Formats: sequence, C-alpha cells, structure tokens
Amino acid sequence: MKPSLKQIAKELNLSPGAVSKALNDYPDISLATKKVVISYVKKIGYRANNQAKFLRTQKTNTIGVILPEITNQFFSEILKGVMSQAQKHDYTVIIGHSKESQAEEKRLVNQFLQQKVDGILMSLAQDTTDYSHLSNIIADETILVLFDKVAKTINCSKVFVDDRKGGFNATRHLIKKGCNKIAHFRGNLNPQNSIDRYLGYREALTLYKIQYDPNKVLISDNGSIKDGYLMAKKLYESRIEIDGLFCINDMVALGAIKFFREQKIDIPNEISVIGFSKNSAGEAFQPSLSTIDQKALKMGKMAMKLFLSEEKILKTGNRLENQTLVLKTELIKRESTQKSFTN
Amino acid sequence: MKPSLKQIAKELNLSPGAVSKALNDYPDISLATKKVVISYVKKIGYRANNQAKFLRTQKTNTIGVILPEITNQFFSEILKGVMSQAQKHDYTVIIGHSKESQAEEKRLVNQFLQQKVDGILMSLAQDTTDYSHLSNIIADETILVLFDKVAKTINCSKVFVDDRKGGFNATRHLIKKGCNKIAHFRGNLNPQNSIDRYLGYREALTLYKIQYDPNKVLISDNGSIKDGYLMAKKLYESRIEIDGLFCINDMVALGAIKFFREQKIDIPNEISVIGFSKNSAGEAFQPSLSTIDQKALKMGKMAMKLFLSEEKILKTGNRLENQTLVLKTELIKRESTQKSFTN
DNA sequence: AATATTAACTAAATCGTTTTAGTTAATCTT
DNA sequence: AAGATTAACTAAAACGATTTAGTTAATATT
Repeated sequence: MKPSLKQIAKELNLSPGAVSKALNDYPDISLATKKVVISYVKKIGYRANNQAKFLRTQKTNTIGVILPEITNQFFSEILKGVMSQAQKHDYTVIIGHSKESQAEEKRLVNQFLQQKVDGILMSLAQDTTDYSHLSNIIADETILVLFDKVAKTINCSKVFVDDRKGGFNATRHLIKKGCNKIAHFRGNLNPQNSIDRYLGYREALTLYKIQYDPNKVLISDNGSIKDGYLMAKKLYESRIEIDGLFCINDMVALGAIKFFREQKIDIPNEISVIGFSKNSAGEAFQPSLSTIDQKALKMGKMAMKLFLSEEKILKTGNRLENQTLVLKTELIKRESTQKSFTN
Repeated sequence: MKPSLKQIAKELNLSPGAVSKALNDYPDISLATKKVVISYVKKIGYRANNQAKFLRTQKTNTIGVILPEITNQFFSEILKGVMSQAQKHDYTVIIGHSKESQAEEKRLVNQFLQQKVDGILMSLAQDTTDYSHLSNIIADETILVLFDKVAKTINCSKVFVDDRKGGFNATRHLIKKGCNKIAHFRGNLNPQNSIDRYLGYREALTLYKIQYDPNKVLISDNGSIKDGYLMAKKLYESRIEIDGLFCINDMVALGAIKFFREQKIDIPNEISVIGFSKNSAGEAFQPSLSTIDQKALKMGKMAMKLFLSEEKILKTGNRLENQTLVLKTELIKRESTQKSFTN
C-alpha cells in the first residue's frame, strides 16, 4: 500500500540504497538517476518513514515540550515561540501537560525519552522537588532546556526572566505613583518565581524606606481570577488599609479589581493595581491593567534556540557548555496605576 | 550506552525474542523468567525504543493535533481536552500551529503523516479551501477527526457546536432583554462558523419580526480586542443607533465595550452586549460579559474519543462509520445583558 | 595495450524490536 | 517404554530506511 524504498527501487530497476542516496543527494549517484528518482517519488507521493529513518540515524528531529498549564496565556505564548522556531528548523513538537504535578511530569519525561526525542524543553511543576527525572534526561544523552520554572542545581541550559527585578519594578512603579501602603498578592510558597517577585517587592519597600507589613501579603494558591477576588475580599474585610497592590499575575489582579470596584473603590485613585505577565485581557479591562511583560514569546523562542545550539555543539562532538539566559521584563504602564485617570 | 533488548538478552543468557516476550507477557515464557527479566529491566532503567517498535507493529500510539491558533483560550481548552483523553489511553500528542494558513496546514499534515501518527485531529485554517491534504490523510489509512472548523464534504468524523443555534440564542437573549436595534460584529466571510452565527442572528431577527439592517453588521478580520474596539468606533461614528450587540467572540465584545464605556455609554442599559466562546476574562470584566459557551474542553475530549472509537473499529477489521457530533452551546447570562444592573 | 582511475552503481549489514516457526527437554499417556 | 504432548525457550525473518564496502564498466593514463 504505502510505498517503501524497496518497492520504488524495484519499479525503477535500482537498488534501495541507490534510491536512498538519490533522495539524499549523494555525490555517487548520477544526475540523470536523481532526476528520475525524484520525479517518480513526487508522482506517487512517497514519504520517507521517519521511524525507520531514526533506527539508522538516531535522530528523530523531534522535541518534547512539557507545560504545567496549557489554558494559560503565558504558557501558550511560550509554546507559540517554541513552535515558530521548531517549524523554521523542521522539528516536530510533542507536547505534554504536567498539570502542576510532579508525578505526571515524571511520566511525561519517561514517555518522551521512550519516543527518543532529541531534546526536552520544560517548565517545572509547582510541586516538583525531586529532580531524578531531569538527571535521567541528561543520562540518556538527551538535551534538556528549562524555562520559567527552572531547577538551579541541574546542569542544563535555562531561560527565565528576572522575576526579582520584575517584582521590584512593579512595586517601585506603585511607589513612584505615590503609594506607600502596598499589598502583595503573592503566589505559592515554593516556586522560585513567586519567591523572587516577593523579594523584589520587599527590596523596593526597603529602598524607599516603607515599612514592610506581613499582613499586607496574601498567598494565592492557584492564581485565578476567583482567587484574586477572594483575596481582595479577605484583605478588605480585615480592614487593612492599602493604596497599592502588586499581584503575582494579571488574573489575580483582575479578580481583585473586580472586588474593589464592586465596593465602589476607585481604581487607580484609591488603590492602584499592577499585575504580572501581560495577559491580553488586561488591555481591554477598565481600567486597563498595568503589568510586567514577562516576554513569553521570546522565552519560548530562546528556549528552542538554546536547544538548537546545544544540538549543533553535540554534533561537532564537543563537550557542551550550558547557557543561562535571564531575560529582562518590561513595565507596561496603563490606567490601573495612572492616578490622574478618572473613571 | 542505552541498553537494547539484545544486550539485556546477552546479560541474562536469553534470546532477544524471549526478553521481548517476557516484557510483553507472552504465555510461553515461564513466570520465573518473566520475573528475572522485569526486575533486571527495572534495575537498569531500560526503556523500549518506540521507533523500533513501530517498525514491526505499525502503531506509533501518537496523534497529531493541528490548531489554527494557539494563544487563544478556545483552542487551548480544546487541546487540554484532547490531551486529557490522550493521557488516559497512553497516546503521545504532536502539535502543529497552522497560523490560519492553508499552506502551513498542508505542510503540517505532510509532516505528521511522515511521522506515521495513528490519527490527525484538526481544525481547519480560515483560508483552507482545497481539501487535497485531507484526502491524503485518509488515503494513507490514517484516521482523521475534524473539530470546530470542519469540511462538510470530507468523509471523516467531526465534532463542532451548533453555531447557528448559538447565534440564534445569543440574539434572542438580547431581544428578550428588550433590545430591537441589534448590531452584529461578525467574523470573516468564509469560515462556516462565522456564517452560521450570522445566520442564527438573522433567524432570531426574523422570528421576532425585527427588520434586518445590513448597516448594523460589521466584519472583523482577526477577532481581536483591538478589532472590536475599532468596529465599535466605526459604528459609533457612523451614527447608527443600536441598543444591542452580538459579537463573534468575547475578545471583540470586550474591545467594543471598552470603546463604548470610553464614550460614557452605559453597558448594558444603553447597549447590551453578548459575546461568544466563553473566554475566562469575561467573568472578571466590568460589566461581566454574557456569552455563549462553546464547550471547548468537551469538544477536545470528544474529538479524541471519536478517534479512539475509529481506532477500535479499525482494529476489528470492520469498515468504519464516521460520526458527526454536534454539541449544544450554552447561554451564559451575565451583567453585560442584565439591564437592571447598574454600574 | 595494459594498468590505474573514476563514475555509478549493488550487496549486505545494521538500527531495535516483534513474531512466526522450529527446537529441545521434560512430562504425560497408555 | 515408546510415542504424544507440552512448556519454555531459540532462530531468524521482518519492518523501512541508511551507509559502508565492494563491484562493474567506462574512461583516463602512460
């Protein structure tokens, strides 16, 4: 049914080897033969079998991408960035969804290794504390690139944003807009990103000599709109006065704003709010949401580029040197922190 | 380096065939031997090579998913649904991004067929008019399942929502809330979904004896927030009076609301607005956005289930019968159409 | 004209599995 | 105790490509 090299060879009175060489443009095949083979192959719509190919070449031209979440604009954009580069270099992308679970993450790594991917690009799940599966990847001589949520102790290439600086810039922006009672709705305790943004927040407070108040820091566990809403409610009901709020992400910020506006609190004049990650919904919101651009698309592209460069180094037989890329975030000033703005 | 069945066999003084059989639980291998093999394999962390496996079994346990867009909550949710089912049945998911381009879509189909996927699940690009690549999939004896944007003439399983009914329900909802000058920001001319939603809109107008006015229908080309904003502006500047608006999707609706609110137009009291697709941002918006739930997660799950059932039928050697599933949409009533709601 | 060189192939091994057919030794049957 | 049966393997082909090491015929060299 589906034609193989062997059948084509028989049809053209050639050996399978000759056909293979013709298609791969070997110099020891005549131009005339190459033309015949190529035109015949086109005619019958022959497609080489990648699996069979792999058996000899040991290259699948496939990478695996593991994301903790998929219905999340940040990760979607990273994926988009990865895929744009993958397409450019003719790589196939396998995708896995770890659902923020270490067990699922390990299962996926195993599955991908069995698929013989050339590399794995991943962002760690929140509850990943054991890194043995990452070591397995490296032991398997498969390239590993970590992005966003990375394991500092694992020896591989990494790309992430400077979360601390991002948190610092967000907080400083609020301070410069005149806020001095600034709350922070932070993320879960373990992921480094969440810690770093919190540290940036503290750093800014310290620099501008604002007293740190632990009562103004609440912990979100899933970073959803609803979460933001409930945290704002909790803060409001505890009667802690604030004039600024820095949220772990835009969804939490939108939820918080929703609550505050229901209470007839003027955003930004009574409370200025800034998010993190630049979700596109923030732009349409009223007030439009100030945020920190986390450069998701670029991060995805860079992750793939890191993979490609390691691949190239490996091919030359050199010992590969891992790179760590720290991308700069960008402050997006919008209405939610623009006090002159009246609603 | 990486252990093969052959090496394991040598180590255990068995033949490669016996090891393979032990791992696949063949009845003609003794329990004792099976135990030895399994424990040894676990010890050294052996992982079967899927590519090599395929060569004999002709099954990759891999499906390809092609999406026109990826940073779009609707498609992300579909993907999530597909992946949840794929995981359950131990399938690997390859992903492709057609970027709404027919050429790219064809390239991806070709790439996936070369990867010997067991099936392709896809939503067509907006500009796809030629279906030869779809025929190729079927000719290759690869299972094809279309979702959301489907080709009615292609003989394969399909799943999509009843867009016409959805459009009808959205429009009727506005009418029941007292609107009778209802505009429609529709999608591009060719995709059937966009046409069907428009037809539903017309149908509702007809049923409730409201004069259809083509000036109240504007065409969005990319369905973005910005697009919605600009269309609202265009409508506003053309001085066409409306009291209701049905948008092709939530992003367009959010953009439109943004513009109207900037003009101090009261939403929903002066203009009620309803979107389509249930983007999570709509919930946090003020006013929260009424919309039509397009059942993305379910659609993804069903697409994978359709694939699995075809797979099962194929295995029994029976002729497969294609199924077409039409999912019901759900009206989500929120503040943007709740006239009693005061902002 | 004998030999060396080159062009253009072919033959066959190989990658890592699976699976069918065959083999051997032990056990059962009568 | 001889033949039949069974348990538990082994041997080898096969899947579809790639690639190394020949091979053959034509051409070039001296």
